[in-house]
Amino acid sequence: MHAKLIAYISQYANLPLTSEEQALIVATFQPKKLRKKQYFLQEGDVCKYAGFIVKGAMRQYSVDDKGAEHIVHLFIENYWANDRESSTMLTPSFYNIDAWEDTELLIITRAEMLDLMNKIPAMAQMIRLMDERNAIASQRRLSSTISNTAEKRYEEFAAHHQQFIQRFPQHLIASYLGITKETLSRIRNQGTK
Amino acid sequence: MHAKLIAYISQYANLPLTSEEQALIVATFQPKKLRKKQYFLQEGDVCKYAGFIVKGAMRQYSVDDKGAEHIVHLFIENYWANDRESSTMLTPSFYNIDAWEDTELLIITRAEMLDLMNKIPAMAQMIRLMDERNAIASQRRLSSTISNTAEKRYEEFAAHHQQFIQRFPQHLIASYLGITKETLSRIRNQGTK
DNA sequence: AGAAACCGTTGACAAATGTCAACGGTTTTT
DNA sequence: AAAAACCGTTGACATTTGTCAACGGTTTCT
Repeated sequence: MHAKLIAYISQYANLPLTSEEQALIVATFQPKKLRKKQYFLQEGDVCKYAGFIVKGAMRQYSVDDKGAEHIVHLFIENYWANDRESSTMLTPSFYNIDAWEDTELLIITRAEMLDLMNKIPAMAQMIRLMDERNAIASQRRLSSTISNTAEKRYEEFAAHHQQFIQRFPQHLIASYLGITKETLSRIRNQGTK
Repeated sequence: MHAKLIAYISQYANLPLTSEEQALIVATFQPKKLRKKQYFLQEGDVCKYAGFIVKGAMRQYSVDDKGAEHIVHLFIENYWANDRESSTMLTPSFYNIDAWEDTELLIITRAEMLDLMNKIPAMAQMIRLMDERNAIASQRRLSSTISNTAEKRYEEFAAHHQQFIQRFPQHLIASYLGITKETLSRIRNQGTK
């Protein structure tokens, strides 16, 4: 089960992992299974674990005053589920993270992660690159959100995130884009005319 | 002129800098002055420098098909002006960065920065924390943008970014929030009734 | 197998936001 | 000192998007 994680790290860091390093990784990351709809993190709790998704799909969302959900992230295989603000500041999270499909994770605490980053250069490098990629993706998403109409946002998203479109229902995609499911439905059924 | 940067690094990293380290920093960061409206980065160019703002105010924005500007970041003293995607991927930038006020910067290339991070632990630590802070801020802004009405977004922004409100004209704030200047004007003049 | 929940769609209408034009009061430039 | 550019505001109107309700076709649960 850890094979996928080890492949991910060594590929990302572009550094091979020694067998000692691999053993340490296997010993540190704990497997965890979540059934569909089960919580990984609930609003108000501190996010203690980051989870590497080996198999499955998850979502991160907030719930507003009126009970409406707002999807802030969607995760599939090879993504990391985590509320960074909560886990680094040790503050209660504003978000929920739950399993959209039955999911297999490898979880790790922040302290363990910092320890591994000290002991395994490839791990530190992988985290750096992941941060980099994340920063870039956030920037793009933000820019698209404030600059484009709903229709363009959807087109951009669909062009770059085909996997998500196939994997999650439309109403989650709509929420991720900051629009309602009805609006997305109308956008899609006009775009093809 | 470098004193402010050195204070920033040591405070951020919570580590003192040796005098050798300070000397290296002074030798590496180049001072640069920009007049109001002068470009730091133009769309289509690769972003070669990151700039620490010692004094002044800047903005980062894209320009759409219709010639409209969309503000993606506002910067003042102690902020870093940089297009991360362009400078790390070495791709032409989608953005412009220019001086809103006469500005004094300390600039550094990416290669120099990587070198300093290797040689000066406090520098590496500062960058890590800055990345952390950035990731958290991006997450919050994104979440607010997709979840809240224009009015709530403005209120949240005003509550946490008083300095920006005082420093930049309303039409830039509006663009930063993803709304038009007219809408922001109306929001402000109803909110107080 | 039957009931329930889920999902995408559509219609009618409401609310939020954008567009365009104009204005007066600044500030900046010449 | 005059001219130009900039800035915030307002009105009238257009467009986009949201809200609510209903429907039929799934899929899921029991």
